[in-house]
Amino acid sequence: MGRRLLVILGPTAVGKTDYSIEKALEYGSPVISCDSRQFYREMRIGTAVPTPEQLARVPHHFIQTLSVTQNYTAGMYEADALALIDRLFAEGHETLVVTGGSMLYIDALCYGLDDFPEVPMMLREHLMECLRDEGVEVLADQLKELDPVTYDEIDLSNGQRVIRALEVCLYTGQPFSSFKTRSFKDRDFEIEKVGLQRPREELYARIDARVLKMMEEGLEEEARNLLPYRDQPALQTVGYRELFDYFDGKHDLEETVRLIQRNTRHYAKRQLTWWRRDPSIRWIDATS
RNA sequence: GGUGCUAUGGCCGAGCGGUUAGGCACAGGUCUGCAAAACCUGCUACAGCGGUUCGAUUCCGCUUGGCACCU
Repeated sequence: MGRRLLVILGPTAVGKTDYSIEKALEYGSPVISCDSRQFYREMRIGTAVPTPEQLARVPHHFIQTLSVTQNYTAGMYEADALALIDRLFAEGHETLVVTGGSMLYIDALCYGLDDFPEVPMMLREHLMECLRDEGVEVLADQLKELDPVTYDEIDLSNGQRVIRALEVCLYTGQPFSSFKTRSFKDRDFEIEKVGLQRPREELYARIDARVLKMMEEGLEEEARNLLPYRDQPALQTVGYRELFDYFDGKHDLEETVRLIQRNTRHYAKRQLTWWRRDPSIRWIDATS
């Protein structure tokens, strides 16, 4: 018997939730979510978490399990998801349904991340200060010293990337690049990826409509309650950031909604760009 | 019918006799622990036709469209 992971992916608002529930029912599987923002229980409306009715139809994992105050990463997800999957297979499931739109998290689960040592938060914070005070160039120069390979590879104007590489170099005393094996990890199950697709125009129309719906459901209130946590990584999320700006008086509500819609469209586009290079995805029309 | 103003890329919007305004929107891309993040690239237009000029999007004329006012 072949153990199989059915990974349902697709851009935001394409219709993954309903489709994945149908598939889960078909295979008697729970839905294993792979959505880096639906983890957080305080972010219900803005992340389009499945409704109570949907959640009642099939058990879901990794939905609303964390608080925005908690730190969570793709690496932790890889470990947690694999542990769960192993357990479920051991219980006798043959096909498990995974669904979500978080590209890096999906890849972490399917292909695995290399084993980087955990770097203390303090170090990263220090580097972020340097970035802010002195600019990327200074950090990039430092990286050139410690890890010329990575220096040549990454986008040096991307501060986040430079910091990531640098923090590993500084903490371990070894080049960041030395940890990268570039090899896929073996998984003891088959992986089948299905991508849900819609015409771009239709997808964008759905996004625009969903943002309006979120506003009706009280996204503004939800965001207001999270204002104290606005600096948390979890809150660096489309919908919340624009509302935080609105609370700051940066623009009016109409403009805020427009920006949320636009930034959500941008996000969807980035998702599509990411998956375009993955030949293992079988794309199907979400409208059918 | 007359007079005046105006006409810039998908949209908004500066500008000048001789390198690309800019913004928005859109498109393409990068990606190994903040990833709904962060970052990169593309999108050269000046209504049409003449004229002046070494050279016109920028000056002049006419035509066409828009706006305003007048009779």
